[in-house]
Amino acid sequence: MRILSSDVSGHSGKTVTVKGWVSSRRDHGGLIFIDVRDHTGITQLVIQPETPQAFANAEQLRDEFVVSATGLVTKRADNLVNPNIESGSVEVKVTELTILNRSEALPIQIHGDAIANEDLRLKYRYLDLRRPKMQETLRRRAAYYKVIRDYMEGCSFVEVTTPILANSSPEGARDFLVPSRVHAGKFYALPQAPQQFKQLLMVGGVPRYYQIATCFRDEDPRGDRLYGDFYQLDLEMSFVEDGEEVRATVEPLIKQLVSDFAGKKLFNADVPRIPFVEAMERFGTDKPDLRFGMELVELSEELKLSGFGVFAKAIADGGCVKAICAPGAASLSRSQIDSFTEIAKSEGAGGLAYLTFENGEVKSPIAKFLQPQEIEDIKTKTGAADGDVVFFGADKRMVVNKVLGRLRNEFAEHFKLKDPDVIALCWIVDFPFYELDQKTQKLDFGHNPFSMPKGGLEALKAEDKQTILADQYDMVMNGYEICSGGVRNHNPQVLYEVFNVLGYDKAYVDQRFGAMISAFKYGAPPHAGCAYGLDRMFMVLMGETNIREVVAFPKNGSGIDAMMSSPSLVDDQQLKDLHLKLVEES
RNA sequence: GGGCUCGUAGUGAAGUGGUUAUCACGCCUCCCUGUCACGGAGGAGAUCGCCGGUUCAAGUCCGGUCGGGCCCGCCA
Repeated sequence: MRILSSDVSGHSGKTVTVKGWVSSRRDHGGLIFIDVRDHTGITQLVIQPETPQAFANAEQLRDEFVVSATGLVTKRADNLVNPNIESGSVEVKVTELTILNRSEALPIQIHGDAIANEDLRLKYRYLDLRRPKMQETLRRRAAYYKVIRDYMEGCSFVEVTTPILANSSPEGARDFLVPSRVHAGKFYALPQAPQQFKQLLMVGGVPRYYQIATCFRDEDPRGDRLYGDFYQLDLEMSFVEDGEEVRATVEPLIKQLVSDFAGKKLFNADVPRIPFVEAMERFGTDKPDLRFGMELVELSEELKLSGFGVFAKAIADGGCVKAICAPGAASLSRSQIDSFTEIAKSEGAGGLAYLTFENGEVKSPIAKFLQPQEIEDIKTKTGAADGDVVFFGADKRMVVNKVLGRLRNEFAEHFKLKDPDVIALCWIVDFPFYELDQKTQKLDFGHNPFSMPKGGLEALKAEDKQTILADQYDMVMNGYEICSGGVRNHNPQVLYEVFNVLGYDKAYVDQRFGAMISAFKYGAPPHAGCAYGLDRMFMVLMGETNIREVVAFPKNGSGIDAMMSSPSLVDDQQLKDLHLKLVEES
């Protein structure tokens, strides 16, 4: 009977067959031990000269040979038990050993501490996946999907798959285009998200839709962002006019994933809803990590007349002065502070002013410019204690928030304030509908144009368009944006007006979003939904910081699949069939 | 597109401008009946990513280039 490694110890006294890869061979000359590994663990085989055929085969074995071994499961003597492996109390006395396949010497090591570079691991991913940690990840991911599906089905969501061959969308990320053979000169595009399809499902009378959807974006990757394709839990609910209904529907699933699935501690049982503006002011980012404090503190009022020109000028110019207090940062060396200064500069700061509170004294290059009362105010408002350092940002409000937000994160990293066993969730709500493009200084959509402006048609008449809020919400997990959603704009009149504010006429909207706009003319129910980035959320739940660690076959940072060598050239006939010609770039 | 950073036997690492480039794992040969990442003896394996420069002398310094990683831009 063939059994898995994890079952061997339960078959003591029986004859069994185990199959797997040779993990280790210990040849004592007249006695050979083989560690055979399958996805459940390791079993020790013992091969003795009394079984000459098996012994002869065992002598040939090398790492990663594929074997089938039959023998008697035998209890080990007490002093021979190996507590490091699950089957360590027994071993298999082999009577029959078959070499199912051989292996050349490996290009990367599978067991041991020396894990190869990522590019080699990706090139030989099929070997890398044999490592127990990767095996565990794949299985955990399958379990994760099951929890999600069970929950969604339990909430009466219906899974509908939407087309992979879709249309290029004018807004958003770069598309992957697929040339049409039948229709010369025309192209499909791989969907960046099933956004339009799911909204059309609402019009189509599916009240609760969900899908574990493959999404495609041709944008440069990051540590938390895959190149090419990735997976979303996409969902939409009709007859919903309040985003809170969506948030309340999915929140229990995420909490369940945090506690039951990942076994992590939930930082806040009540997931806070934080308006975008508040998040920017308190944390300097719209994806705050709530596991630690160090919130940004406004000091503009206290320092508007400061003798330190940088502060006074920033405020006089319509900017602000804010600070964060880094607990225990007095221990930072000069060069460490310099490297934080570099980070601040990279985010647009002119420099990084700071006050060190140490041994009852204030030490700082700028202390001589500050009045005792100002220092007292800074201490009070930031709550700085002995041993702390207060860092300042003085500039335009946006720059200050960005700089201090980044520093807050860097300090938390440096002082190890990010508890890996804790997951902090929050919803960011009330995003601005329109934002000023920093480069062109022109008004543009803040997030996506399909969400409902809060207050509807009336709100769009606002004098200052930047005050208009979108009924849009993101969920943030430990500083990562894991979900984005909104109450959709299902009213053609409002949709036209949303674009009209930016100067786009009706024809423009009709041309680009024709299917959706005409569908909305035939009784579209109000609807709302959201989409979770499943790869990224899984990464955070697993405590990883590199998203490729949780994906079986990811592309590298250049969008290359090193294992399959894709993308690759195609032959001329294929191009011809697709009515394509390669052009030399000038 | 931009910034930072890394590139040394199959793998992971060490390597003050100065002898024949070091170590561990892996690989090959031999020995070994209780090991468990077995042990012992021996051996092979590197144009130090590539090109150029400085120097009496370059793995080491400089310039360029290619490749990986992180970040910015980008990701409605």
